[in-house]
Amino acid sequence: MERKTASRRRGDELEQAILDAVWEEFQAVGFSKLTMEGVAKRAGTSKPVLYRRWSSPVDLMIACAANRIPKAESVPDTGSLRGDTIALLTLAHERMRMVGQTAMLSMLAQVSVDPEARKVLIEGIVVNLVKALSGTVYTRAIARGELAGEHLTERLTRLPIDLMRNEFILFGHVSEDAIESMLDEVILPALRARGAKV
Amino acid sequence: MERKTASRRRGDELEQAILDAVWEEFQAVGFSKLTMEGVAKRAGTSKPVLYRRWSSPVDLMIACAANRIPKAESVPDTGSLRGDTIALLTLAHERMRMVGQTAMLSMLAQVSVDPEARKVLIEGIVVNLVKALSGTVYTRAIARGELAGEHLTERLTRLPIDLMRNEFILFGHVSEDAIESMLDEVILPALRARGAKV
DNA sequence: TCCATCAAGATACGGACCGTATCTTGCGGA
DNA sequence: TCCGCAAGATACGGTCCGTATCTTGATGGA
Repeated sequence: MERKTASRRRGDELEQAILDAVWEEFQAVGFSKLTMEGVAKRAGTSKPVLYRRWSSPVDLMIACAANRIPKAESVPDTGSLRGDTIALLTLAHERMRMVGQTAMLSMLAQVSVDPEARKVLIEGIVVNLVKALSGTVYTRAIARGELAGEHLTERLTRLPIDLMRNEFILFGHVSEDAIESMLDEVILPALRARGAKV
Repeated sequence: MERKTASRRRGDELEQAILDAVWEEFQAVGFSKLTMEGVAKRAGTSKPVLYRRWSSPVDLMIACAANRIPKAESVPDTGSLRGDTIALLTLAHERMRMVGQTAMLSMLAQVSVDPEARKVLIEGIVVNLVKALSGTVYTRAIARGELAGEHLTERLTRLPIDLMRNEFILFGHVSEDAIESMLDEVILPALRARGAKV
């Protein structure tokens, strides 16, 4: 409620202001204490305005996350599949840390009882992340001749981010060592078995 | 409150009755509507009795899950590493379905803000599951000569259940095809790279 | 320029559940 | 037999939910 006499916001301007407020509130009080009332207050608006758009704090958080995720981002080209995959895992890790373990789990928990929200989250974020990140890395490796494209399955494409997500969800952090073990003990052997020359 | 005139329960008897009630309530209303009040009512007791032992519905659910998980269970010996691993994944899947996607995610979310509960859940359930199930399978495979024990890392031991958990958490169900792709595209290649003869 | 419309924003409400304090009552041990 | 202790009942203030109602400001069309 900072805007006593300021002008009344509408449409996208309002919506963006609310989603920004969600993020601030999330950073300030954490996900478990993220309430509609708190967000409304911080955004200088009221609950009904929020409820006209989203149906719960988790819904709000999902929209906020979708809003903040960079639309497209690329993994740096390090010259090799191994280097690129490390970069891929590191980037994915950063993305996850931005959201945080608790928020990620809460969003997933919510989504598990709401097929509609599931589409938004899973397809809108998870799948996109995989496509944008893993996609680049593998396309490049195929161009280099390190990888035979026709043997790349969906499972293998998802694998790096799946392993990272699992680790992050369980422990809340992922060490350098963990990344290396995923890479050298699982990902690369699995790729080699499908014809990767690395 | 069915026990109007029945005798007053104490100690372990009471505790077990409460944990049973948690499970019934969970089955009846789902995890998101599992409240202390509801459980107390169903168990024929009252909130303070619950709060003397557990601090929240999630805490209750974690205790209930730990209570219901069979202490030791074994993977059937199918004669081969591949068959055993399928059995392992299937069994892990059944365990997860018993708890359910939502409850599992909610428990993990809770644990992520409570280091004390984390110990109970992660070490008491996750790690035990890995040790009990994967342990058996790998020990057997080593005895058969299919696997070189000294090359087995912690990551590889965890791998099957990690993959299964990730799949279950994302989609809430795991198909036969999914199990096979985990096995043939990831797990077995990773094991072969460490000297498995399969 | 003025007005009709519509959403923003304020306020209030019943309800669910939380977490705790207080009290009584039955059980079990000494 | 009686004492101590925990079970169980009840009540309370508090927070947040989700909605209904009302006022007010912005916008677009005549």
